[in-house]
Amino acid sequence: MDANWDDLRVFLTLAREGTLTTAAKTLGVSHPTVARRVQALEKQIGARLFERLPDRFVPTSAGEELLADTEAMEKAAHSIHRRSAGLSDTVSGTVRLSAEEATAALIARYSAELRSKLPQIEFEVISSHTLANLSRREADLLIREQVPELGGIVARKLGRVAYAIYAARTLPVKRSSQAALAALPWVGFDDDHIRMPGQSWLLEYRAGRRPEIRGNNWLVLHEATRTGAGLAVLPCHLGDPDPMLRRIGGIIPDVFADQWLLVHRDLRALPRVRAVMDAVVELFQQERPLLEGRS
Amino acid sequence: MDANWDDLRVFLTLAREGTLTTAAKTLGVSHPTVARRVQALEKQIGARLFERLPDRFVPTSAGEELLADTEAMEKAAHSIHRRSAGLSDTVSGTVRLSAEEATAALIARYSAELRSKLPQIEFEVISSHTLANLSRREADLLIREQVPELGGIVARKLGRVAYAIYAARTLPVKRSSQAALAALPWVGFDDDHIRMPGQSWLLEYRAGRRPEIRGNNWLVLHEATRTGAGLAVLPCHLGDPDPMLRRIGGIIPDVFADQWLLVHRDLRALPRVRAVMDAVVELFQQERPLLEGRS
DNA sequence: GCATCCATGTACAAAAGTGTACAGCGCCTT
DNA sequence: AAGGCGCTGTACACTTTTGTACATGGATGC
Repeated sequence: MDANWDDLRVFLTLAREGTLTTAAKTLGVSHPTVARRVQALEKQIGARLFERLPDRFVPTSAGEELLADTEAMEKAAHSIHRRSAGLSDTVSGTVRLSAEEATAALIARYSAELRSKLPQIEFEVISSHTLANLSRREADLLIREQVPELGGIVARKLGRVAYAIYAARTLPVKRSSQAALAALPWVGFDDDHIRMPGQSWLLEYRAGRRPEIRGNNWLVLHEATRTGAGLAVLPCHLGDPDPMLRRIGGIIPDVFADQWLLVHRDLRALPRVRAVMDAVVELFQQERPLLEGRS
Repeated sequence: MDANWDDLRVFLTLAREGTLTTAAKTLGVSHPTVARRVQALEKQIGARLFERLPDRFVPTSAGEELLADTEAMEKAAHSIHRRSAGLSDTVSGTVRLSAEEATAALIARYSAELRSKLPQIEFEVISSHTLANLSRREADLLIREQVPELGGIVARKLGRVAYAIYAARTLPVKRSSQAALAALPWVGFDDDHIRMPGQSWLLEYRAGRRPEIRGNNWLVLHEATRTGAGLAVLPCHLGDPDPMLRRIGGIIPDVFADQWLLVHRDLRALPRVRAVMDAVVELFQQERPLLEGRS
């Protein structure tokens, strides 16, 4: 007959902690319970797993031998635990949302408002230039510019983000010709992020000249621009609310980013995921003018 | 809080068996217990893991999702179970002994006698041309011709196996010159097993001519020889007791195989391993004349 | 149609496990 | 030296889990 799997969990904790009292605290049981369950396991296995010293328990060589497999069980149990967090069908729990950096900043700006609407939900915003994987539960919800071809993904259109040229109000920029503007110093993404919105547009605008100040995220670009390092193409929802920035010209018609909310079909029915989806959709409706540069 | 690991074991069995009653039988508990423990797990996880039909349980998609990790836990638990069989410090249990084929046959010949001496022990004889690995618990005991350099291995000398030329009694062989004998048909190992005892000796004896009948184990060689296919170099303990065989000449002084009993130091203290060791040592003492070709 | 078998579900008594409180030992600090 | 702290071990009362017996429903065979 197999050993009680749960007693193996106790064994592993005691081997790690070294004393009954600390292991009991970690496991949330009493210390005699730890002792008894280890004793039951020793009886089941037929070997002594610990030497009992006056002030601690030390694994025997037999005990040492079982550790690796028990740790493998723990690893799998942790995976189950993580997955089960996504299976819970209550309103409470964590919802993890992954979005491109500027959009993540927008969501984060309203996270207090989301939290007051959905107080039982813990909310995690992951900003990333790379695609989180819904199938692998790296995130519960994604906001992306395109709908992936993968089966099982459900998409809702949130709206469109517009972009414009921005400069610090303290930077002396005259409304002049394209050539004159292009000759000024600029702030943009580095070569590795040339595919970010507006960067290929800027390269063409400046006849192939790269921005003088380059960074790898919107925060860097935003900070450099608002402190006068140069001009930059920024999303309107980032530039317009900042009193230190002003637009140079109107929105750029050729530079935009559609926003789609993606969810795995299996998760859509979960109350907490649906609640967050609805709240995000409502937020984007409410902020539509800001997103489109019409505020 | 983590799920009860042992409830995951119940979940896995029910998912496999499909009904409470068969799962209960497999687990050795009552069917209401299976139902209750799965229910407790569902409460812990926060999701329904089974659809309950009138005649069976069917995993939900949530349940399906947890199966792979639970199977990983099972695999690790089985490994623990196998290892624990080697840790048990009682006299009862299985002892696995690995030996070269002819020696394994000798041991097997006396396994009934060993069993009557050690009735609580289950005895496994593994015959193999390759080295079982003591460190990896592929065997508890090894009989080999050499003592490996590895640390942690304890060796006891069992004795020496002698070899001689044998032919079927029905085969007309005269006691004649080496050249005349060499010209007769022979039975031996194939090229892949040239390192087996006596094979290089035979190749030299026949001036480089390979045996006409070739096999890859002693059983083949023994059977072919005793039924008249040709002459063969066989261990004396295999050839002498067979009434259908006779020796051609005496033992071959240059062909022999020392026998060492090897055990990992950690296992030597186990009562059942020690019991089998002692019994094997005694057997080899008792059978020494047969082994050395002096019976 | 009736009897039988097999399934899940339920309730109660019995068995097993757990927590609480205390004892004994060793170590450290005042 | 005395007191405090932390450890393991033990015993008893309490709590939880389990097995047994029964009920209900559905399917199958005669």
